[in-house]
Amino acid sequence: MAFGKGHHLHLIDGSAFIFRAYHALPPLTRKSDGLPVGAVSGFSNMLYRYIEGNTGPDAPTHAAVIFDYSGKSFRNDIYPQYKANRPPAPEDLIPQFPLTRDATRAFNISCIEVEGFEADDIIATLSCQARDAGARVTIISSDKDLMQLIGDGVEMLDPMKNKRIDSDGVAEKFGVGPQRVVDVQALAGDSVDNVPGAPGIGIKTAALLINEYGDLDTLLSRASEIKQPKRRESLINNEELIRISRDLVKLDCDMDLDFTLDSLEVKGPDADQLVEFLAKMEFRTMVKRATERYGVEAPDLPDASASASGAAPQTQSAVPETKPFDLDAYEHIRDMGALERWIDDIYERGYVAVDTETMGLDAMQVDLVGVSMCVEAGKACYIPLTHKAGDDDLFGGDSLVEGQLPLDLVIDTLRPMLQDPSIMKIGQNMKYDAKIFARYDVTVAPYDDTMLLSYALHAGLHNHGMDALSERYLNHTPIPTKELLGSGKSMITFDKVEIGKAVRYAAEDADITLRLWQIFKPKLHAEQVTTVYETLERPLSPVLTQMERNGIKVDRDVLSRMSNNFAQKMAGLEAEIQELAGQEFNVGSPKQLGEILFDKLELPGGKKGKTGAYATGVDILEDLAAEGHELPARVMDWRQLSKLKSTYTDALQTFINPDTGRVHTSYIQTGAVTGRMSSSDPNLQNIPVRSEEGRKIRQAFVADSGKKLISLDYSQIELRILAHVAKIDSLKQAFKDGHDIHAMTASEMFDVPIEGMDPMVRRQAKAINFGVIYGISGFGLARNLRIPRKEAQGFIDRYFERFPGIKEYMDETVAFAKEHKYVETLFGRKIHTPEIAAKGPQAGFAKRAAINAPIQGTAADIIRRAMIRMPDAIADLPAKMLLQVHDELIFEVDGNACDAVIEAVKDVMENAAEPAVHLDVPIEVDAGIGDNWAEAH
DNA sequence: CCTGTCACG
DNA sequence: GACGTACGTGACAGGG
Repeated sequence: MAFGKGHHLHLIDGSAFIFRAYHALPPLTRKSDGLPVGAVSGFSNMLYRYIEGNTGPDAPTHAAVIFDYSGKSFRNDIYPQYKANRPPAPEDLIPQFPLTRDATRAFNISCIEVEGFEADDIIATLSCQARDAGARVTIISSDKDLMQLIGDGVEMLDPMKNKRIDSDGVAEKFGVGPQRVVDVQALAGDSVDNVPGAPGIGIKTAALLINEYGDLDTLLSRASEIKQPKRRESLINNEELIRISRDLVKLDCDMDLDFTLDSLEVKGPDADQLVEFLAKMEFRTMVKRATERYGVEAPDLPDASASASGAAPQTQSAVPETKPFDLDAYEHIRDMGALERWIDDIYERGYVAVDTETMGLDAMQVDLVGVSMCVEAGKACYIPLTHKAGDDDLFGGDSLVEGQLPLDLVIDTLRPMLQDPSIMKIGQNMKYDAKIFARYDVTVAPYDDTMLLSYALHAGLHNHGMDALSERYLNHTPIPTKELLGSGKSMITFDKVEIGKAVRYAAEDADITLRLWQIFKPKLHAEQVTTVYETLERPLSPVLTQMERNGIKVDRDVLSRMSNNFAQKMAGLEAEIQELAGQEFNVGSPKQLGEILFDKLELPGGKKGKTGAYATGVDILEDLAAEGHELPARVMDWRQLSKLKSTYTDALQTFINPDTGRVHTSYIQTGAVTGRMSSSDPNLQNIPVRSEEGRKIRQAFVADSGKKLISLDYSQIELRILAHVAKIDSLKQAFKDGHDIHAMTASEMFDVPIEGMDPMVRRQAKAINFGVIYGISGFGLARNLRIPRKEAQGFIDRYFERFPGIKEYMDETVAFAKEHKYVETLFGRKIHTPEIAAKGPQAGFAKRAAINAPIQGTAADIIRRAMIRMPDAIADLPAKMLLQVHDELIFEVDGNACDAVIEAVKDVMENAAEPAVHLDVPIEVDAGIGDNWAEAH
């Protein structure tokens, strides 16, 4: 029978249940692995009681639990600040959200969430549909926003007070009937959801006004008739805001849903499924209750009495590293039967550690040699695929070794598992493996990465390479790569490794990875960095994978012409320099140069470093050149050209991928402790721009034919963050007014008007502004500005006098670091500062690093958030994201779509901090378009 | 493999 | 009173 008259639909507000469960219960964790499950437990309990309590004639025939989809809803498009002052969900609640969905399904109740919509809208749509079909509806929630739906057979049930609410109940609460609830809410606003409303008007006044004028539109059109001046002004001055508020509180009854009300029919729990879920969560009481109630067999649960009865605690899963490594126990997979058994096992467990072995380190070029997997500590395997004998046959190719499955067959067999959303893949630096697999048409997802886990947990404490992590956390030294492949000229590729050795090495890596995961994953909650890992690290990795695969086109001819040009100029300079020196020597050797300058020519200022060599850095050469010495000036010219040639125009050519004609850098997500990334092979984050000569190198980075490069960069983002975190009103105001921030600083400090300011004065203020971000010192500023140290210190003193908040911020940050041994960004990223308590010169370093890290790190977090949202934002546009340079993103775009892309990207970048963090300063992004990077920047 | 130098934000 | 200092990176050449 189709849904309609005589049916009774229950719509349960799931999110309300979760938060109530979370706050009502003490923090509870799953015994076996420490996963927080308190809210899941409370939620499950509520569902259990709900089901048990709903028997008899009034029982629902149809039911659904509705959840909020995480992230923004369409309301944020209407009003960006909507719900902006909501604090983020508690750290230990976040991992429980998906589990509450699992719980709902385990109870065999429909579980509904829709991206871009709030639970309230889904409830509204379903309740309208059911009402129109002639059925009864009960909304189980205590959220007053849902009261507008009441009437015509729709009621609410407040689960807290167990009280039914009908039209009379609504009138009691809002002073108007359900049809006018939206009008009252639009006027009164809501501080919890950040709905603005009309200032000075609350629910009581709003109801009074609506009752007098009939509805909101009439009220607004006749606002001038209101006698009380305050009310009248508030309504007239905020008409637009009130209308926006109405759009915000009005629920959407016309959503397109891809299921029918029929599908929500109540079927009653499937006992086996329910008990299995409860057992997995280790909810002993509920398992007992459910098994007894439904008469099914209880599954095995980890022994709970062990620690309670005083016996030795079980260490098996809590401390997996205590299980010794046995390299000979690893399995060599040589037939399909074994492979199928492994895949079955993986499906049963729901996760697997994976590692690839390849011909080299360039993931865009090298071929796969084998794959290793691990499902529990000590249980690992290796699937060799293309190991070769090294016995050149007549055709110059090596023959495949025995005991290997065909590569295509293995890939096709693994692909469904590697792509299965229900199987968690675990890797160490999985971006590399994902890139390898991508070349075989496998999109690995979802995945956890032990390197990223360690980074979220331990930034500042140590590096996150697998060997180091294994030593530190597993007390185990892995087989060194050198031992397997050798090094230097005689190094072999992995396909030449004898299979027996390869099994031990490769499977060991997967084993280590799995064990690290078992330690790190639960540690996220303990260290309060789950959100950092889940929102800033894990989702970024696939984005980087795609960017690296995109690559950027580089014009070899442009580079090679520049190289020749540089070579000629350098030869000329070299001759000139040796003429001046009166002898031949290697200009590129700082040691030889120092001897020429200070021993032979006896120039002043020779200082020897700890190695006994003269220092010949650019600052020293500059001093000498300033005194009129020709040779050091020419050496400076030579060095600039040498740098440009060797590092850029020569080296970049070798990175052009022969298959794609493009350069594919590799981003190291864990590259900088602050949260910044680094780029390598080649480093595309340090392509010259400051000097005229060097900037030309950017002309070699070009758009493909018919396309353009566009570059968007954050304008002074670190200074804006400083203004926000240090709460400097004058700086904030200057940014809001769009003033020249360095000129404003100069004006404050030196009491000079901004109009007609001496550029030198502005330059000094700019240097101070940057110095502040770096944890300023008189010496550093003096060196940068080339002024006496006393004078620099005077500037700093004056600066702190004018901006006392900055000094306060710096002192507070250092104090925080000393107390906690870490500092954190606005998004909760922790940067550990173990050196902060040190005595001696390191102390100064640590202090400045601690001051800088939250600022640099917050900026890094913001652009990460933008990058994570970018694939969705440009999904329907002909654009590809290619590069990130700390505060800049570079895209390649079809020529006619540049404006549309800029608009979309700008929007994402400028709002990237929201809704997690709302800055008191505007974030601004500048954009440029060109056929090459020099033009676009 | 380490150091000095220099390219970037 | 002396000492040594801007923050964060990666690549290259020279030299042991």
